[in-house]
Amino acid sequence: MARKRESTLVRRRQIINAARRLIIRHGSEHVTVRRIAREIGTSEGAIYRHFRSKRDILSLLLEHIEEDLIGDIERGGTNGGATLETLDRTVRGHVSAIEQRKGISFQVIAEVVSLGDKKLNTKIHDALNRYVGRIEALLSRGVEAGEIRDDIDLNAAAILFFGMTQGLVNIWSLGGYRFNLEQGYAPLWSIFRDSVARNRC
Amino acid sequence: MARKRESTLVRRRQIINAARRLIIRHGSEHVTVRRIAREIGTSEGAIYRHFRSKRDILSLLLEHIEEDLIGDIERGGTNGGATLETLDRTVRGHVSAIEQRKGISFQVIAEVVSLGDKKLNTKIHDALNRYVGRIEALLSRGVEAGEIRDDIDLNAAAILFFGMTQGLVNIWSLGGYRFNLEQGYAPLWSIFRDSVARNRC
DNA sequence: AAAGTGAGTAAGTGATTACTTACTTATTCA
DNA sequence: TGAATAAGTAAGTAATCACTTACTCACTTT
Repeated sequence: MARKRESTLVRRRQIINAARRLIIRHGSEHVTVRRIAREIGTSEGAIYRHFRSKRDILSLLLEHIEEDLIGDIERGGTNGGATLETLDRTVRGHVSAIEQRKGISFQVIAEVVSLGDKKLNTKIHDALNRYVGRIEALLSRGVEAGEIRDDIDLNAAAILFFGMTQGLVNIWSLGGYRFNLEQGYAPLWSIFRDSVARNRC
Repeated sequence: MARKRESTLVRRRQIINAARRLIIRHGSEHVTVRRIAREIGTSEGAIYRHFRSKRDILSLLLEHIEEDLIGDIERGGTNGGATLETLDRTVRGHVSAIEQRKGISFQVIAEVVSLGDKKLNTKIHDALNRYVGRIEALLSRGVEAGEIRDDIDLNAAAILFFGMTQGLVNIWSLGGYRFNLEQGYAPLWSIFRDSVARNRC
């Protein structure tokens, strides 16, 4: 007997959110179509009413995660100039959002990479480049505001920022989320902040 | 008909090297016992003469990778004091070794994490902490030599270094190794170096 | 020379995978 | 009202997974 119908859009969201939760809980190797179906209380076949393949599910999930990451950064940044203080605030908000999501974004990226699917890999590569690009743009506004050094390679600084964040989140999640991410992040951020800030001498 | 016999030690090394290669080529999801056997031209059952389980294979592989990473750092560091110049040289050697290994170390770590095996996860966590600890020790010698700031959180700096390296390697491998890692690393390193160096003002 | 052993093989095991098929039900709308 | 359709189900499919079994061979030891 068929249950009450659910709209396609809602279902698609439920499905990728289930995939997201499963990746966090068990790692990508354990994300199966059957488990996704169980997670939202439906059958395997029903999943295929909403997605053509498992790859399509992960592909949409990646898009949502990119929106999350970039959304964090855009939210904090006032469209005007970026002083070091607004940069501080943006990054704090970003890390806090990552902590609330339990590092989901970076984990999912790592997990999806491990599937070895070429199309998904280039999709991640592009998304990562856009993310780094946004950070670079943020720093660039800081340069215009005169609060960030203009003799620094902004792309390198943005990649450094990305790596710093991803690295700490990795250690944090590997260790079972046992320390407070924001607190653990503070000393890293202060080193980074000092290295790009203009008024150092 | 049984082939000519191979010694256990040699076989174990062949097996983990095959696993390493397969992870690089296809991602961890595609590392199967059958594929490992094919890779070294033997049968699936033969693998189980040398390892009790697939997990044991990956576990030994992780040990070798930790040796690689820490070996890089120990090699460069003269047992005496560490000036910024010796630090430069050590890091350059480290990155060059990573490049020659095609980023294998960081990739394998990410892939094995994605398996979601708890025992392997804590093993990686411990190995990563030891690696970061070695970097911290290296920086600490720089402080003693008076070339690195003594008002800096060395653990944070070490984690920052790890994240920076891992992040760039990830982007590098996701993009299909299309740029020169050492060259891409230089501007990141110069930002990091400046931020921990003493003579900044 | 006989017995033992370590490394190998081929052919399984049941479990699980992504995905399909044939069919049913609930809702919408002409 | 009744046909069309979107969303669901149960039960399949062939392929693949880690791992096992029964057996063979080459070599060493006694």
